[in-house]
Amino acid sequence: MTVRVRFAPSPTGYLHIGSARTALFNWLYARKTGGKFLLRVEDTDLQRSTEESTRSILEGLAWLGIGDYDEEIVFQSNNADKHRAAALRLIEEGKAYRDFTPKEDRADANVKRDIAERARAQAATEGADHRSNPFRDLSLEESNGRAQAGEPFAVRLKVAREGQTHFADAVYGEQTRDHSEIEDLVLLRSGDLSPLYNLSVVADDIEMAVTHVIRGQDHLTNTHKQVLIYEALGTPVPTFAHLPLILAPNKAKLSKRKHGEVVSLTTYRDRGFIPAAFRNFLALLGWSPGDDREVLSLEEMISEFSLEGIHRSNAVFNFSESDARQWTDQKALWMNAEYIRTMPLAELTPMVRSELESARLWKPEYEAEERAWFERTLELIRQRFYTLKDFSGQGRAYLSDDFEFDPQAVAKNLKKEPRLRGLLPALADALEKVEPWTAEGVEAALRAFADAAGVKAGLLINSSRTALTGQAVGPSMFDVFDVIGRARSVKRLRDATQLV
RNA sequence: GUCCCGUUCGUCCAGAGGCCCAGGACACGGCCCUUUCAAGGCUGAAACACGGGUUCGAAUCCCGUACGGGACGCCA
Repeated sequence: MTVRVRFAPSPTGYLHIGSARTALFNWLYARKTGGKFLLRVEDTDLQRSTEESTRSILEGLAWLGIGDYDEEIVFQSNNADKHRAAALRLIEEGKAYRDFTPKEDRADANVKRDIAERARAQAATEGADHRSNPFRDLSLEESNGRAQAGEPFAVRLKVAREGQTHFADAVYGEQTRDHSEIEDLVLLRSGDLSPLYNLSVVADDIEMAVTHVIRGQDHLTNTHKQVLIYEALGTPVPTFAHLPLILAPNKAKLSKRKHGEVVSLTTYRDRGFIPAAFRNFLALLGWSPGDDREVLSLEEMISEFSLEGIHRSNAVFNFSESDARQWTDQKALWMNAEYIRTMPLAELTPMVRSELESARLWKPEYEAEERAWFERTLELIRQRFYTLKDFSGQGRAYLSDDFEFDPQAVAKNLKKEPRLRGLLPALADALEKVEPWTAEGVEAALRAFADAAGVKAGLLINSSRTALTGQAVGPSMFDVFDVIGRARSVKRLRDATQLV
């Protein structure tokens, strides 16, 4: 039997990194097993679902490199009629019943608290059970009659009084739940008879012939309800594999409302992440290949991936809301830097190009006559960059004459030594005559100049760095001279005199 | 409240009875390299939640406690 998995987001906002990880694990499992990776948009909540959100989710998947789903996208809202028909059929079969209890409106804001309170209250009531609905045992004739008379009703699944449901979770193991713990869940809303989540998921998974349901652990206990629906529908249940949750540093569920943009996948794209790096980081949250490897290629991830390698304990996504340098998990940042400095330059270049384009630093020559120079420059500067943004930020002085001087660098490397006012132009004169203009040639000339002037080479090296790049830190200075070139180097040395 | 799940360095992971006085990575400290900052090399500090069992032997198995998380909706 070929494996068929699906990623089923509800389009009510951007793609959450937890959802992105769920998608990734589904994708990896499909690719690993030679199965199909399907996509289903769960847009049954018409109030909150937007096309914009659907688009952003698709973009996010594509960005991560897992947008190659194998069949047409299924929009759950298109299947509402089928889901309704299935529920109505269950009434005929005596597996579900009409509940004529008037609908009670719930304020969305405090639902979670209300539910807990209601559960407490019910537990306190003597002899109360989930099977006490007065309409549960109404005869089919009477039920049909009242429905035909136009009385509004919801449809509930008739859960057996005795017994329990079982399923073997591929991650969490054997799961058992007493029927007494499960209420007669609503399948169809009263009024418009629109299908509810649990019914829709099961019906669609059946229709899409999904064999493995891989999703967040927040669905673990509700899975029993779904198992009951599968049984009522007379269909074998798929394999379930629940994933541990990704928590915020305070161990609460990572949420959009409380934690902001750090949970949005698009943030990482917008802040200069390499898709492969972020994907690599995400894969290691809740899963590991079983050894000490940290950097894994996509091929390695696919070949090593297994449901057995998934953990049971939640992972904390570590970041700080008060420290800008730790705006996201440090390991994600490190992973990104690792990719930036080690990935094939040919793969990095297009990403740098689009970053430079949006910063108006890109020149067509970089792909034509200046291509060799451009690549040499990227090779040099990428060694200490963390995100793509650094190419237009710290990398600016290499690509444009319009760059800023870091005041601290100026204070430390230029203002401290008044003699530089004379030394810098003199060094510029000396360098003007260097042949050939290479890192070695410049180094020899600069050291000779320092000796002759009776100053340490370090003084000239550090002041040159600031004069040429505006910064106090950077690559080996002789490589910087090389890449910035004779004309610009000489000019910047002379111009820097004003800053001394 | 009820049910379910979990608990190895600050964080992410390795560990499936002796290889572990617990290993790797990020972050942090030191040293080396060095013109700076990184990278790299070496190195330091840093954890098996607690209590009982089982066993010749437990981070690993069992029980309990504590703590954390999740679910319980005519949301998805």
